[in-house]
Amino acid sequence: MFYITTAIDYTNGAPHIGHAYEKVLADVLARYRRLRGDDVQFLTGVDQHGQKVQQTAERLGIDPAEFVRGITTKFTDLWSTLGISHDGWAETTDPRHKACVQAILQALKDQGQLYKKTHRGHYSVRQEQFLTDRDRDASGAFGAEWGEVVEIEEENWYFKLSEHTDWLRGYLKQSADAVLPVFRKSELLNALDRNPGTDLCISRPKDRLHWGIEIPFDTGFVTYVWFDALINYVSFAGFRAQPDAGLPDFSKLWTADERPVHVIGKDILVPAHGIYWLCMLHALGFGDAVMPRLIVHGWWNIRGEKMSKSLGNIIDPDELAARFGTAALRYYLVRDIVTGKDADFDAERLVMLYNTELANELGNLCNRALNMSRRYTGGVVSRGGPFDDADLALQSSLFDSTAAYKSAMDQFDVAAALEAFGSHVHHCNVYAERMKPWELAKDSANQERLATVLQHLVESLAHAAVLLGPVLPEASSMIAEQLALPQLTGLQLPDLHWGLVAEGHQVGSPSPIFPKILTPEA
RNA sequence: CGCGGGAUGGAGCAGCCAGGUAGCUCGUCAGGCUCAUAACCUGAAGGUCGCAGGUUCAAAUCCUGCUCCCGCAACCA
Repeated sequence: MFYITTAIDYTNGAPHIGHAYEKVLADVLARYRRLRGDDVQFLTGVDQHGQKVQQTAERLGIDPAEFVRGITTKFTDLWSTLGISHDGWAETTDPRHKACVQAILQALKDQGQLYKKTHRGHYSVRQEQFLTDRDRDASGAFGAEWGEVVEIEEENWYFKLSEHTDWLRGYLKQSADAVLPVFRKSELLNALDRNPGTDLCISRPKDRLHWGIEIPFDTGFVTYVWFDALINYVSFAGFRAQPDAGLPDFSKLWTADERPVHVIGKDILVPAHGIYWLCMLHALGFGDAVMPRLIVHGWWNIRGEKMSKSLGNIIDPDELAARFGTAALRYYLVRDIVTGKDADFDAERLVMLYNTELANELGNLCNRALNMSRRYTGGVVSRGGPFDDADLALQSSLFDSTAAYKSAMDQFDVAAALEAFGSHVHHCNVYAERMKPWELAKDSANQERLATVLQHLVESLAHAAVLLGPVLPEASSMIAEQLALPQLTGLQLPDLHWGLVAEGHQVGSPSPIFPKILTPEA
């Protein structure tokens, strides 16, 4: 079983392009693994608890539960628009999650992994948070933005993180695939080495934060983000769940055989996932062999700048989908960025990549191949005569590009996979130019040869429809339909072989699958 | 001496971990084709891979130093 998750999004504001990217990336990987023939469990969801949500809801004068329901709908609507094919949905307010969190807290308490301690520090009454030296301004004082700052002390629960960091360091050093890309691992190791082992505060007194999960053995407190949000990866995987909870069978899903994959952004690797989460799992008795793998993706920047509310340069994925279509958006989000690196978001590039690679190269290939088949052979596909060198070269191009696609996808490099895919599409267009079926059609003596050429194009398109599935499921179905081979969408990688299109098969008629995006003259 | 990333033809990027004639997309110029969504194909111009050293038969790729740009700075309880 291939278990893949994304970070769960915080329901304090509307989704932006970064949220969309992460889900599309995970979705493409999940769909690819299904295509490979694997059993897949794909989990995504929302993190609904916490101070910010509590504050925003209070400001709006509504119940936090109601507030998060509204934001949650924005996310679920967007995932539906974008065709995200998650099998599981995580909401931290789900009672099943709450039960799991409390069971884990209790278990760790019983093992002596949690303790209570008093902390004294500067506290901003307005912001309702403790301040650190980093919050001081240049003169060393706490600025006016914090309002009244008082020194108070507060009791809280702590997790003995420091007891696990030596293990973590060793685990990271010996594991080749704990963190991808590799440079992120060294960043993580540096962060570990740089800091003396300290423990992790995991609670908030209820008078400060009530919108969370109660600590089961000390009801004056709720658990803070780490022991709430991070646990979604196991709680919604059925960890310590009741058999009738409607959750997956954890033992099948979380295995050493195929370790879970967490797709996360670079901002939450250190410390949340790379340190806290792995140590939490270790404390719960998870061994090295079942530690999740972390796929750390980069960010979409806007003209070289970080996307942020203060800069007012937030990109709204709903708007993009409405303007350019979901196919163009999904394609762009995984095509124009190398998994792990940052990229610059540029709507012009989105249009350019869609128009050239999808509309012109693939869409047009589809159109010309089907059109010629209809015109010259009545739409009937036939193997024709013997294969010549050009035919064999096309077949090996298909074989090679499929292999390259697979290998790139296996390494989570969707952009490279699409490049490999595109190389065969290009080969087909070149083949069509060289073979000139429109010339062959002028003389009936070439009937056999003409059939062979068109068959190669149609067969290639059948493969293309299958390979395109993970990235553009709808376009994949449309190609299959126009080929009059709807069963293609049910095929898996092992089913791919030369001869998907049966001798004598009758193809359907073409119609543009990727209508060109026309942009108004700048 | 905080950490990490980046600097590659006009633009945007890949390659670097596992050294061996510098690759992709767009753009530009010229040509071809006409089945097709004014799509497709071919050819050309354009880079001594940030700078300076070093290792090597050989460096964009490894090592050292430097410059500039970006992000982060876990204990925020």
